[in-house]
Amino acid sequence: MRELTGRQREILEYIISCVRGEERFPSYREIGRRFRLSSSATVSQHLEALVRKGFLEKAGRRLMLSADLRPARGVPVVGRVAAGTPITAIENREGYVDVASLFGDDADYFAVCVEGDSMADAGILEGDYVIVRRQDDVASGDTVVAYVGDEMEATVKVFRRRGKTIELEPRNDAYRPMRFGPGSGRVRIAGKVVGLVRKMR
Amino acid sequence: MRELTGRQREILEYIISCVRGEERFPSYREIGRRFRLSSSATVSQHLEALVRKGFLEKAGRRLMLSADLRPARGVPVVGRVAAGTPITAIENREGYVDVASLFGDDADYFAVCVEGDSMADAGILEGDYVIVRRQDDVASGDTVVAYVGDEMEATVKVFRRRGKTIELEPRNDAYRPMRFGPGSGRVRIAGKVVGLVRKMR
DNA sequence: CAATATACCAAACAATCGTTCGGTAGTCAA
DNA sequence: TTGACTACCGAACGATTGTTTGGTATATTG
Repeated sequence: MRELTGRQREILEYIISCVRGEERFPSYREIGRRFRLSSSATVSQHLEALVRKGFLEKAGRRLMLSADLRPARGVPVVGRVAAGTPITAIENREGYVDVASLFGDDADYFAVCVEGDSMADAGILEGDYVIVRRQDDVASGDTVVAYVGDEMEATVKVFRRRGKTIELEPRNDAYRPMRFGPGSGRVRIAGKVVGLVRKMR
Repeated sequence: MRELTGRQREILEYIISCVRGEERFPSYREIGRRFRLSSSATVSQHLEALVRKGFLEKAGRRLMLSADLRPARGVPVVGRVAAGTPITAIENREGYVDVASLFGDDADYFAVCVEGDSMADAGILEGDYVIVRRQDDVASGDTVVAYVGDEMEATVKVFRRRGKTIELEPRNDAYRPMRFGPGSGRVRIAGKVVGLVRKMR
């Protein structure tokens, strides 16, 4: 993928903002209006260059952003930084971080806010949102969300199967594992923890 | 908002799937082809009904999905679980976790993939994506992304100002803080860490 | 120097766009 | 029976689309 000229970068940036904002590709004349280009031929030329360099793709007559520029709507991931060029330059983008594209927006996923610090050693802190995939059968060693006790309170723990009993193991030396014998029925596995989102201030 | 007929629902569903998949509104003829309607006038009639009933909106000649139909990305956050009701029931939803809505999809935010475990005690692990807000001046104690050394390598550290020198402090006892005197010029603050996204398998 | 690339223009092209008009046919309630 | 609504048709409309042709000007490079 070759380098972009200044003008090409401007135009590409405008297209990306359009696709993000209005969820559609701007027309040639629209782009021309934005940059005071009275001829759509000029725009055509610029877009041709962007296709040639791999930033745009053509499906019939229709243009699209290339896959790695396509907004999963989220935050751009930047990679290594060439000295001098701005960090957020398009050339450095490796993709997007986004909960929906990372995990899927099916009904099979949901999030729970973490209470307590019993999983601190696994990098799961109080206030974090844990992304959970619904499933009943989890493997020993999986981090899971379980509902325990009469109150069916939600907890994040590591799941362990020890013969006929199961164990919910914290990741913090200050806490003890919970054990559930057969038929105690006080535990229900909600799903497996597949991700985490944290907001800091 | 009135009820939909069967045909109208079919067409609306097709439009929604188009907007989700290809991220653009299908043309009248395209819709016609899908449902074996040889006249674009028929499609026009159906879409008119969908606008009248509030499912589509018109901006000039252009049609859009109405706001509440627009693909809600993200994963639902579920709260406390009343015994018996399914966890993912709509009634339990407290909102959505989504990078874009949590942090904003401006150009002011970007993400970097974390290398190394120097911030493990702060719950920032190798492979995590750190969400960064661009800013030059950060406060002492902020977690920041900085580019250091001749290679301008990216690091996540806690920023400390000690008189005329600044310190980049790890959160792992196995590592030592980096110190930068005045004018050493080997460090550039990229921005403040405001969030984190982790994908586990 | 010639060659190549960028960056624009005006004008015209066929294709496609959304829209409109007039007409057919079936269903359902007043 | 008469409207009103749904569900379609073919044909044509003016507007907009992406594209092409042929041209000017500037900058960079071997």
